[in-house]
Amino acid sequence: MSNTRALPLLEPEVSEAVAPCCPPLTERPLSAEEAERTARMFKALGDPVRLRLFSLVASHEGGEACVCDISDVGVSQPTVSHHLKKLKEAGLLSSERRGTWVYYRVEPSVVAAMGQMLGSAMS
Amino acid sequence: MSNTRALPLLEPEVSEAVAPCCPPLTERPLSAEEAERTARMFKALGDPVRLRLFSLVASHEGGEACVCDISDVGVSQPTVSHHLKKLKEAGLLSSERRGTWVYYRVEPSVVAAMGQMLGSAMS
DNA sequence: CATCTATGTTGACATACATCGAAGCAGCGA
DNA sequence: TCGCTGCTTCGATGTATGTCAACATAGATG
Repeated sequence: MSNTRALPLLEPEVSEAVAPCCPPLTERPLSAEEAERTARMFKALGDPVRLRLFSLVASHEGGEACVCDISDVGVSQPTVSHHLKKLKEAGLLSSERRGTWVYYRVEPSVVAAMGQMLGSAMS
Repeated sequence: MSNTRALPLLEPEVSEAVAPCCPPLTERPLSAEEAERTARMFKALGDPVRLRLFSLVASHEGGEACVCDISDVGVSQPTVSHHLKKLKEAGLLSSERRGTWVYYRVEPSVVAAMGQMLGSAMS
């Protein structure tokens, strides 16, 4: 139902997600659209495997990690690739191919935006 | 999949959700168990309806809201109840019956913990 | 060009989840 | 006591999602 005829899922990495997404959750009720957009980011971290992948990249040296560094999250390689794609689509990670390997890195502004929505949530 | 060699942890279900769950995501890779537990909280906010419900409660006067205050999120009332239950199970909300109405309120420590996992890299 | 390694994509499948209507409970008031 | 209102639970259903094996693609290397 509702909407999303031409949902621009094509290139979210450009800017969209980084932008001033939403106010703190305690400030005012989110609109349907705000919730839709924000939920996509939280949902990306709502899977144990993705959460491990994300923290693996985030905590890796230089804030980036090669896929080859990831091999012990308990799922097959295609599944890893699938989850990394999801994290990228959510705007939380960006990827870059350097020769043979592909490196993923955290998108700090997006993570910070999520933190802001939660961080001042104690009134 | 089985590791769990003599982890000296207490019963997880008793007080699990509120406790200092995990370090910032940038500090070190999360373990499987940490990820499992944390993902449950993020997943709870990974649905647009739940996100609206949560921000509605969080932004409501006094940090709590009656279910009767919620009627315009676009889903039926049983569905609202279902989502509130999910949020409660994730430890993000608590509920209390006062006479005819049931009031939901934000659990600040849990939300703060989530914020710390994301936002400790910035002020 | 042939081939090997590193990632990504596709198709299939089982499970989880969001949603609704209907029924069940709990207070309140007549 | 009866009925009314607010909220939760139940059963059913369609859709989304996580997972894997098999295949496809991109660079490097011989």
